[in-house]
Amino acid sequence: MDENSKYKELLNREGIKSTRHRNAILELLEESEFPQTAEQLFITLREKTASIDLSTVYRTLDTFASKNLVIKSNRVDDGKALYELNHNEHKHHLLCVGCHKLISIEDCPIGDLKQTLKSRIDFDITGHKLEIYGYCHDCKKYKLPPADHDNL
Amino acid sequence: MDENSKYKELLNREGIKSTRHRNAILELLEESEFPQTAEQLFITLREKTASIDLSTVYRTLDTFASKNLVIKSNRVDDGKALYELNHNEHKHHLLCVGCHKLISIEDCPIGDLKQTLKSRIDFDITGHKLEIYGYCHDCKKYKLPPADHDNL
DNA sequence: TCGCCAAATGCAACTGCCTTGCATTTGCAT
DNA sequence: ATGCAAATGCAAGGCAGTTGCATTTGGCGA
Repeated sequence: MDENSKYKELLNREGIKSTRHRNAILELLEESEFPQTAEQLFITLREKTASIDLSTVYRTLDTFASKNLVIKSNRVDDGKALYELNHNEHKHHLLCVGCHKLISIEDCPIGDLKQTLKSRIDFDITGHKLEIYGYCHDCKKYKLPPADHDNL
Repeated sequence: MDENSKYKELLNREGIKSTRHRNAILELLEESEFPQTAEQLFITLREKTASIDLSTVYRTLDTFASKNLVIKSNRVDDGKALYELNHNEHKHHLLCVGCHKLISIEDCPIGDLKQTLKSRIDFDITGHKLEIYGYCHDCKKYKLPPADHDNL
């Protein structure tokens, strides 16, 4: 019990027990560059560590989400739940509709809008989610008609 | 058969038959200010017109989506599918996390980013989706901790 | 106007993602 | 070490959405 206690403090701070599975899930999320589905995490966990039940994965992720350790969202194209570690940083992604690659960007165009909306219609923004679709460098040459999520 | 043929031309143009249900669904979508779930549409259709099966609603909406007559998306908080008429206009919404009210806005902050990304990382944006959360005027006074979808 | 046929629909069963109930196991405070 | 609440496994269940198939219907050609 040494690897396992890697996140012990963190978990104790949130008032929840440090367990083998919770540690493994946190570790996996830390290694993940992008939000993962519960299924993806489940499969990887089964491969690399001892057995775990899918319901445990869901329950653990929900627990983490309720403690704000992870951010839960829903994939825009199929609605599947996605989980990622909450780094308290702000980031958006570009999704290539050709190859489904994700590209992280630091840009965030919401800043100005925040003030505008506050003064114009008295709305306090607390968060937002931006999904950008398009074609990456490699896929531009094969350019197929896009899935048409929205018009620009 | 007069009301029913309201969208006949439109449907024929897309190479699909004009039917009672398809007309009813198009009419309903036209009356809707915001994206609707299939369930919401189904219930309203059952109330106001003759019986229709839920599978027909889904099939019809999918057909319309494949013809680009409607835009299908997934609600960010619960992943349910949402359908709206494709007006070929561009619009975003503010979602109040207090009362779940939607407020339409014309603002779109993506314009500048489009050029930036094209030149900087050779990515061609074809579409995007922006969800903004916060508190509306009425809910600010009761301000509860937000559902925490993202950090701003 | 009639009859035909592919397309559309209703119905019921089914799938996939996720949740829940309950019995068992495990972390951890004492 | 030990006891208890929290965590987990397992199996069943729930809900959104899909599919197979028999029946009905729109619309075209005769």
